[in-house]
Amino acid sequence: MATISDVAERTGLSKATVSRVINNHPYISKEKRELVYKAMEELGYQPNPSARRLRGQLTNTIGVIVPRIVNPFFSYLVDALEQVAYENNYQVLMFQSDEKKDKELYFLNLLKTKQVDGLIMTAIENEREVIESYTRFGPILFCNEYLSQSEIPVVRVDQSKAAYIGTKHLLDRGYRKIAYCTGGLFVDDGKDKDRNIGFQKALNDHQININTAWVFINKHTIEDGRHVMRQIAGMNEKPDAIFTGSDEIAAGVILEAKSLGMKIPEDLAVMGFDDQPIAEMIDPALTTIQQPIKEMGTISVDMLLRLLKNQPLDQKHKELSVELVIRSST
Amino acid sequence: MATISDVAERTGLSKATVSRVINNHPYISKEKRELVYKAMEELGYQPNPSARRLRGQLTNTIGVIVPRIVNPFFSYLVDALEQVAYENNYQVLMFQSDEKKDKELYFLNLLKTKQVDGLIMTAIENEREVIESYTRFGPILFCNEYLSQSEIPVVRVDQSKAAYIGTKHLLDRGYRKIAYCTGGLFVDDGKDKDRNIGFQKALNDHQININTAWVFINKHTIEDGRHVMRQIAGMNEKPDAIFTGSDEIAAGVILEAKSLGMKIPEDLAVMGFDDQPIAEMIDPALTTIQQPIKEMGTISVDMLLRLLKNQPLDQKHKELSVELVIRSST
DNA sequence: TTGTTTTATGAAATCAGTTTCATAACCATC
DNA sequence: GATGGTTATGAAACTGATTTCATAAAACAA
Repeated sequence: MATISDVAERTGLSKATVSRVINNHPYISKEKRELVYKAMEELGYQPNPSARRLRGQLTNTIGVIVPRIVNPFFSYLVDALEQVAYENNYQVLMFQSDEKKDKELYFLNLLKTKQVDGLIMTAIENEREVIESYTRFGPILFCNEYLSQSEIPVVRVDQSKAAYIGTKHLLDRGYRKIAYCTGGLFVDDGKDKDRNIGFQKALNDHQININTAWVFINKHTIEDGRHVMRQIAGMNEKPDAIFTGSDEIAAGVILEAKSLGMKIPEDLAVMGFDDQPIAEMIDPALTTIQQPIKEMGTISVDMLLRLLKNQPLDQKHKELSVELVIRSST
Repeated sequence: MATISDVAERTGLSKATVSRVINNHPYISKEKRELVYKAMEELGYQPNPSARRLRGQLTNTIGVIVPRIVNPFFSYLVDALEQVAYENNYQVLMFQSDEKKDKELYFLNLLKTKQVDGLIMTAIENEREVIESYTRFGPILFCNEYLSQSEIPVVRVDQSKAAYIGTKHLLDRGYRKIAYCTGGLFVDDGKDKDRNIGFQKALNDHQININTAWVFINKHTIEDGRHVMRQIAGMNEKPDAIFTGSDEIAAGVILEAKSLGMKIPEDLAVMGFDDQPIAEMIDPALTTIQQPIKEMGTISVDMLLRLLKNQPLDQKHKELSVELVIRSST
């Protein structure tokens, strides 16, 4: 591997001058500049990122933490983030938290040890204070998930409205006994709380109380959905509709319902969330809430790059809108 | 950020001794060792990876390149790779090639500039010579995709057998007019060629010739599948079965067939590949070929770590077996 | 008691860049 | 002709670790 000294030697210049050429400093004669470019080309020289980082330079890497990449919502989100990052000459270091605090901490330390310039967090496991303590090492951005009391910038969709229009749709169709499925364990903050609020508001509009037996927490996967359906099947008083936290849960509910001989939506209307490819694929096709994933990714990277360049943000809290996609499951 | 000098100062020792403690060198008194640990703890000290890398140390990062992360096969593979890597104290730098040569080159350069210790390539865009020229910067491993003439180690499934048992299954069910769908553009090497061979062999066993009108190349997505189905629908002589390159293509075929009023498998038997979650989800459920993704990931990381530690490999070419999963689409 | 290992530690070099400080030539201004 | 700003470049310091070389004390052998 050629080093900057090799380039300096070949051109008869000093390392300092070569470095200036590389970094586009002013006051370099055109003549020397071209000499350096030529030598770099000939030697196949590429600056060593570790050495640059050591001098406090940027790494041109942003970290993205997701709960699980196999969840299509997040793989599409990472896809979008990576595309935009690449266009801006940034790499993405992807990391799964697996919903574990220690993995998230390991990840946050990448910022501390300057392995990434900034972080995009699409999941939050640790306490607010812990995460905020890392902001002194570099910019952090919440994407999708967030903490309401935090000063950390956020890009997210209006989850409360999303849940509201979803639930309202079920109510408009005449369903009154609505079950509710959420991903959160403790729904005391962030997107799950917002969804809760939207759901409650819609019910309140119709003077309906939530039946706590019909509330399922910490559900994420297809298997979780199947499990929920089995629980419902075993109930004396069954709901006539279910609002789920993701298309995957909804798909699980439908699959299990079918194997139990139930009809969707006649016996149970099912509402998804995300509008993943499976929403169209499953029979009956899922009514669901479409999230602007590509847009979230684009805006998130843009905002983070702004923070990295110390440019001002027009808003610290960017809220995107969602759309109801009506298909056959409701 | 605390540095090694801070730790040295606090303990009254030299940087050299502190470094020795960190790296478990011999000949350190228990007393000093504990002193250093205590100081590191108190200062929240963490070694700066850039500085370590600069001294030629390993980065504890492996790079993984995939064509597209939104393809569930690859998101499951990356998931597996990341899990195993994390258990071994390694991070994963994930990268999408988007099937573009220049993105792949950019990625290969991460190895050259020592940003990753080794690479796992699950897609190959550039010529053999190009990729092999990078092996002098660090170990490269092919996972899933590969080049037959190359010296680069490979972890893959027996694609030829996979296609053979899949096609044989169709033949056993009595289908004789079998269409074929592949991902490759030029099927002249690697996994697509192997599948080809397996497909041909199965047909040869029954003295059937391939109808080239029924061969579709460069197909990957659900949309591609729909497109294929539309093409088939427009044919005078239609196939009675189709062997596809992924469950997604198969799902697209089924969805489009249904919307065209065709019955699966009566009008067209559909064979998937991968056994993704959607295989179970779609109606009719897909007959498909299950790939041992988790195992591929585990073995790949193990092999790469061996290469990194200069340990010998028991085999340079690890081949895993696949299984036929029979459901209702055939 | 002397000589040789073994154990334990530190000073300084090293990795490959960037940045500070110094300097010199050139041009303009008073 | 002295002063001052702009342009252009290099020597050396610096980033934060690891490693080599040197050295001294302790342990062991002759």
